[in-house]
Amino acid sequence: MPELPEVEITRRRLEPFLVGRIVAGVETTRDSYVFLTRPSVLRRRLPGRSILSLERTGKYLVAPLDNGERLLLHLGMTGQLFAAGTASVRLLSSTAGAALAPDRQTAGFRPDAHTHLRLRFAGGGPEVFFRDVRKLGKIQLLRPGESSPRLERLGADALRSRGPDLFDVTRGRRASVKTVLLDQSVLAGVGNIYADEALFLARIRPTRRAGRLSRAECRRMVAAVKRVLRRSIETGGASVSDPSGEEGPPLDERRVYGRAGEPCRRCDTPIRRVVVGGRSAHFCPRCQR
DNA sequence: AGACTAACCTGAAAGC
DNA sequence: TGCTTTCAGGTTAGTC
Repeated sequence: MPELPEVEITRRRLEPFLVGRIVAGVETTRDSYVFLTRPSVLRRRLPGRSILSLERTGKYLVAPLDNGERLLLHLGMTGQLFAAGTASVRLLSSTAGAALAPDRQTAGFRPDAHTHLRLRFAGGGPEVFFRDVRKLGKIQLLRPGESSPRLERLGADALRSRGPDLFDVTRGRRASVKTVLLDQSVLAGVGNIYADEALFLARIRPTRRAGRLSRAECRRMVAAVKRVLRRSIETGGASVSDPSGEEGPPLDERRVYGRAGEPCRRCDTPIRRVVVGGRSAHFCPRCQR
């Protein structure tokens, strides 16, 4: 489940394989839910273009091209982006249980039915693949100057800016604080897992009405979000987000997500799971008020 | 406007 | 054993 840290790690790993390279060949699957731009258009327009940079806003990756177009990518739930040479494979996304598993790094990647985009580059070298089993990810090619409602709707990136004043933003809002954290137009990049983890750090119960948070709680909340996200990037992005806990050292830093019934790491009280805004929310009933 | 729900997608896991 | 149901979640669109 890629959230901001996984997307940022993917960005960093992919950057050297994309930036400065000229697209020589494009393969896609047939048109489907992942394509906001028809695959035939991608196959026609991408070859010949060089990639200027790879940027991230929230959970989106944006690659500006030399003709002013922009390639927009979103990993959705199960999306993976990685580069692969001919002999061995380096998985470059930490999502969906694919990345960091050593046995898979050498498995040799063969594009399958879920591999929706394959980019070859001039001069050879590693190719770049976009794979997404559940097709909740997105691929879009924006024309020069074309705006994207998806991008423009986004609020401040959860890591980069000082962010909105959460206290001001939440006044009068009856929705839960958890719902507001997941609202990408308020703060871009936080998903279900890190929202729960940040709420635990801030000691705020996810069901609390956002409009009732004090100034101090809002400050704590924003600080906790940043801390959780930064920490996850430092440790490789997989330890917190992978519910199986099988990947990425340290083994498991999750405090609450996916730990319903297990003892709180602070006070031993069993972690509870409730549904908030249609999403699962995990919290310690004693530590979080 | 804000809040809630359904829909998109598919594989794993639970239920029968 | 094998079939059916449920669940997971990021995001948008539609409804109230």
